[in-house]
Formats: sequence, structure tokens, C-alpha cells
Amino acid sequence: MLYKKSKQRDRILELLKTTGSHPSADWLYEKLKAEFPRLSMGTIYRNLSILEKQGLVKKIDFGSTYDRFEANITPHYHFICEVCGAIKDLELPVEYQLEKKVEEETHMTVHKHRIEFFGICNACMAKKGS
Amino acid sequence: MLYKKSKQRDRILELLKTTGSHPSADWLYEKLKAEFPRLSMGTIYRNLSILEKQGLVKKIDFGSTYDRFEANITPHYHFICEVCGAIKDLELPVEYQLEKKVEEETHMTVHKHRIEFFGICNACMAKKGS
DNA sequence: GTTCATGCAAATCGTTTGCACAATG
DNA sequence: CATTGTGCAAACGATTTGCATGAAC
Repeated sequence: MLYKKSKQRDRILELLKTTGSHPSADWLYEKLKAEFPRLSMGTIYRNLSILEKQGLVKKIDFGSTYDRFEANITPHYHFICEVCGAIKDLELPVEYQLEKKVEEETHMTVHKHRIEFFGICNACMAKKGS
Repeated sequence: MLYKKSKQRDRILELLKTTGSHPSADWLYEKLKAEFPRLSMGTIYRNLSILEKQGLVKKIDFGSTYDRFEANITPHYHFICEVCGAIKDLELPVEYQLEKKVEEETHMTVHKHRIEFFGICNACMAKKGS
């Protein structure tokens, strides 16, 4: 797969680079509609996907397309398998001093934080080996 | 708002409590269809929402309904405003030793991790005060 | 001229909602 | 009986995709 030059893609990347915010596809669409009157959402999504494959852009999402639910209410961190999507609770102690550090750095109020580790679970590692 | 007893809701909570996995709504639906042949997805989602309001269940999602994108490829953590949804990059050093700790604890391979802090940004805090 | 990108519209998919009926208190 | 929960189907909203046309190489 070879990528050809595209004005739309160039501008999407440029916008993402110069914007401090972390835009949604729709935000990009609204911004670029003036420049490309016939622009479509399909073009935005297709180009974002290409830029991601090129390692130029990162998508901030949960990894899963579904919402996931749990009844373990005690604070804890998660391990997410990149192969099968399994989510496992971790015993790692919750580090609340991180929230203090962020409050000192940003002078903003922090209510909670979340840590997710991504990797390959034992089951998938075993399958991979065989 | 007063919550009445519901067999479906009881079973959803029970399933979530006894399952090590972090199910999706669909997984719960498939599991409970045998018990409640006329079960519908609406019931699953409505009850999950009630259980969440009761503080018995937590939803694991990204907070935003949209995917968000960024061109800042260097590893960094995020602060997410719970009011306006703004995402800000943090200067906080990235703590790779956390990944080592998780690998020691779980004997699984960790490729990356992510930390998100949730709170209220300065702009929203100012609005709130006025 | 072959391949990739675009615009457009339709399709997809997880989730939400309106409504008439059933269960709860 | 007043209110909440259910099933069903339709609606919703973000994202994806098929297809004919246009741009890149």
C-alpha cells in the first residue's frame, strides 16, 4: 500500500499539529469545510486512519468499541490485552500522589485518575507461540 | 426517583460481581437470554445505567462519545475536564517503571500504558464560581 | 493508465428512547 | 392505583463502506 499526496490529508495533519486541543473528527471537518467546500466526513475518517497507520497521529479512545462494565468498585488499575480485548484488574497500589503532582503542575482540580496498561495476556501469548 | 426491585437488574449485578471479566452489554444480554427469553438490550442498558447511578457498577469508557485525535506523538499523560471535555497534555514525567511492576505482578507482556486525570479545568472552574 | 483519494449516500453498529403493557410497592 | 420496569421497534449518532469520479504518480 502506497500513499499518494493529498491536500486534505496534509491540512488535517497540519491542523492537528498546530492545535493544542485534541479535536474530534467533526471539529476537523468544520474547520476545513471553508477550505474544501465539498469535504466529506468519509475523507476525514479515512485520512485520520491513514495518518494513524503512518504513526503521525494518535487516536485517544478506550481501545474497545463497546462500553465495558464492572462491579469492582474499589479503585484499581486495568490491564487490557491488545489481542483478545480482555480486561484484567491489577493489584498495583493506587498512587494518589500523582493527582497531587498534576494539581501542582496545572493548578486544576483533579478528582480521579485512571491507568491502563496495554499488552498481551498469557492466554494470547500461549496461542501466539504455537 | 425510587428504584423498584427487578429480577433482571439483580441478575445483571450478580453476573458482574461473579465475573472476573469486564463484560460488554451484549455479553450480559447473551448470558441472560436463556433465563429471560424475552430480554431486550434496552433493559440491559437501562439497568446498567441505574446500577451506575447507585454506585454499584462502573462503566469503563473514555468519557467522550467521540474519538479524539492528536499529533503529539511523544509519550505524555492527559488531563480531561469533566465539564467541557477539553483534553490537555501534561508535563508529568512518564513512569515506565510502572510497566515493569505490572509485568512482575502479572507475568504478562506490557507494551504501553496510559494515564488520564479527570477533573475541572481552569476555564470551567472560573465559570462555576461566577 | 494504474493506483490511490474524494464526495456522496447508504449501511453499520453500539446505544438510547417512546410507547403500551406488566410488575412492584 | 401510582410508579417503575419491560419488551419491542424505531431513532440516534459516530464511524465505516461501496461506488463512480477525480487526482497523483
